[in-house]
Amino acid sequence: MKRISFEHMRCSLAQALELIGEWWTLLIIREAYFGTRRFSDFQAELGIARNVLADRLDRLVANGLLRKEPVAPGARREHYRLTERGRDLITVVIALFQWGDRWVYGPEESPVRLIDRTTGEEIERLQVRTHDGRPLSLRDIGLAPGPGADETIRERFGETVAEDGAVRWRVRRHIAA
Amino acid sequence: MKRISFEHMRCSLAQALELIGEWWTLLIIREAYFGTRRFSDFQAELGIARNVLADRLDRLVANGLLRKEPVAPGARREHYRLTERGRDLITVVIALFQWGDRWVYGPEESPVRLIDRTTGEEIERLQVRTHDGRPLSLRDIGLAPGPGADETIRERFGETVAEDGAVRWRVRRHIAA
DNA sequence: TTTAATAGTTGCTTTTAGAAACCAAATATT
DNA sequence: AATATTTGGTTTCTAAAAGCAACTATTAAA
Repeated sequence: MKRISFEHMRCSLAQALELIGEWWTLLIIREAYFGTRRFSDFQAELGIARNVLADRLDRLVANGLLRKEPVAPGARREHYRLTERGRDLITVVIALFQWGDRWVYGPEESPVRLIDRTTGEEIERLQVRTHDGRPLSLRDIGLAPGPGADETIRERFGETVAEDGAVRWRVRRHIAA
Repeated sequence: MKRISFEHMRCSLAQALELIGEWWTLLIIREAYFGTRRFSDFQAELGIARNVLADRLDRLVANGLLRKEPVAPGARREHYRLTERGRDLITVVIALFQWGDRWVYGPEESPVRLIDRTTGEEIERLQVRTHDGRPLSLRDIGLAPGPGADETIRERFGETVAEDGAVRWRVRRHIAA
């Protein structure tokens, strides 16, 4: 299938998906988190076709989520390690993980637990919070145009002008009622 | 392409991706968050091919992330609304959003801001926390087999038996060093 | 009553994923 | 040093998705 790229969309979500939204990509990242580094190990653990794996790894390296480095100092052979950029996907991975855990398996069927290594306790579910750390309910999450908003985006938020002449944007509620 | 399903994998992440990991799906969810409900509006906003949109919407309804309901009480025509299950993807969407915001645009180029509607302040970045709410560093996140672990999973965590005969599992660090 | 909009479907093309076979380089074995 | 094996791919082929445009049936608007 000729597939449309999301690159032209001015949306952080679309950009993220452009880099990690392909089939297999996030499972490769998961596998890297798990400690897998070598081509054959990714292949064997995931059961992915070798040509597809090669393509995904290339792309992840090109996009700076993985980097290739010698398996040992001075060795010829190389393997794949997460970069800072790749490691920062942890919240994405955990968010998906917790969602699947909750809505596909229940708590009694969860195959893997995410724990605090120092206590062994399960970690908390990810929560949306205000800038000062208070949990924020869905209804109170809003959207507003950012500094990089283009015309299309600003159009979706209506412009309003206050009495003092300052430009405001109508805040859109996240989640339609 | 004949595409392998992730359904057989005993992994919450794989299950989540099976339901929302296809091309376009998460952008459709985003659009639904934004308030879009009708077929043509999804199509026009996203620029997705109509047959693909039809397929995705069907699948999302079948999987209980969206539901079809009359556009108005008593009306013939129907549109699509998020279910509880779909709305609970908010952390996934925000995690991806924040990642893209950080690593593709910078703070100065962000097209859309996520805010607390009551104060107008930007929301906090999602953070991994312990069960009692303290922020948890990457290095302290661990994995252990859950109640629904199968043989393959348990194999990846080595089994250890304590003096009292109780079975323990070696905790695996998330993120290889 | 006619027109227009909506919500798809159909058929065709292009691209991607999967499978298997193949191959060169690096490493391990004798 | 010669041989075997493992590793990290590439190539070729097939089948299924995604894109595109044209078409259609139903609902709503004028």
